[in-house]
Amino acid sequence: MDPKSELPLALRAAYHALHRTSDARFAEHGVTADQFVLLATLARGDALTQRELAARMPSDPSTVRAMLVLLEKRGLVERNTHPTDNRARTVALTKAGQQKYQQVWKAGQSIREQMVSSLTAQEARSLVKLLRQVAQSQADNSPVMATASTETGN
Amino acid sequence: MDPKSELPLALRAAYHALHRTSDARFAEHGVTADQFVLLATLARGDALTQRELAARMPSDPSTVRAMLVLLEKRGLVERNTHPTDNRARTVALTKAGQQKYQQVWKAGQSIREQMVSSLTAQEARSLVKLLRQVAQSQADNSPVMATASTETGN
DNA sequence: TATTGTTATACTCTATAACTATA
DNA sequence: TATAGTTATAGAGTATAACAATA
Repeated sequence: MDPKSELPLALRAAYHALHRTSDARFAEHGVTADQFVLLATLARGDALTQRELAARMPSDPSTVRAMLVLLEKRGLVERNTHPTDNRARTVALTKAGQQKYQQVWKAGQSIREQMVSSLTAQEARSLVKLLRQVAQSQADNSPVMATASTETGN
Repeated sequence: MDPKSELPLALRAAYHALHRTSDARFAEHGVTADQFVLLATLARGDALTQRELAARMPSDPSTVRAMLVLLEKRGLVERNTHPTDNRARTVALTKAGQQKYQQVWKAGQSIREQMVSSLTAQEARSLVKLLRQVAQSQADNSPVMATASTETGN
């Protein structure tokens, strides 16, 4: 009845449904849905540092590091010294990583098709926009940033 | 640009943002965001079996069982024999579980407020509807149900 | 001093498969 | 035969805190 109460659960249910079908589909390629997101993030922006990668996924730097260790062992990802900042390391897909990414992207094609097939073109565009607004609202909330003007009665 | 490509990542980003702010907010109450979903599911439907609970969350029965073991240890949940089916066990909140649920529900109030504050009332309603369509589309995909009419070129 | 990344550590969630007991 | 739940097991993701090296 009340969108305010239902939105969080609806968001969770939709994401979990996507996550599970993706994991199932990607399993035969040996990558998880989250690993695919990491690969996809690397595929679109090159030579990111680990922190940049974490920020874009989005995820936690130490979580990303754990994932990178796994992917590096399997030769899908490589980490090199940063050209100008010796603290940092750049992360990039290896040749094998690029191939794997394209493979899994194709494997996920029908999942994405199925997803938008339940929507009109306009609904799909609208949904993406609304999801971004929601994500942004949480990002504004998440940092230390005390409860400023967000106090509510009830 | 292309909603079909962006929708999965936008959905993930929005959910993760919500999940992280929720975990952070609920931490002082000693429950995770996922545990809260379980408590909330029990709070609205009484005397569910474990399978019903898993189906509604939604989640995997064995995942739910692991969560129940944790929550039972802490006295928030109790499992009893099913009145008519001796295989099954009914799950319900204890008194302490009900209190905890209400506590955490209140703690999450401002998160939910913040979430809908980024949307008009109509957008919020629309978003819930679209998320359900998306979740449904994945549910149709998820079971064994081979690739029937979902084949696509590209 | 602040920042990047590493290390150590711990816990939750997730899921499969083999199994027991009951329907 | 099918279903509800348990057990054992494994791995992935998540995150915090202390630390080293560099900016």
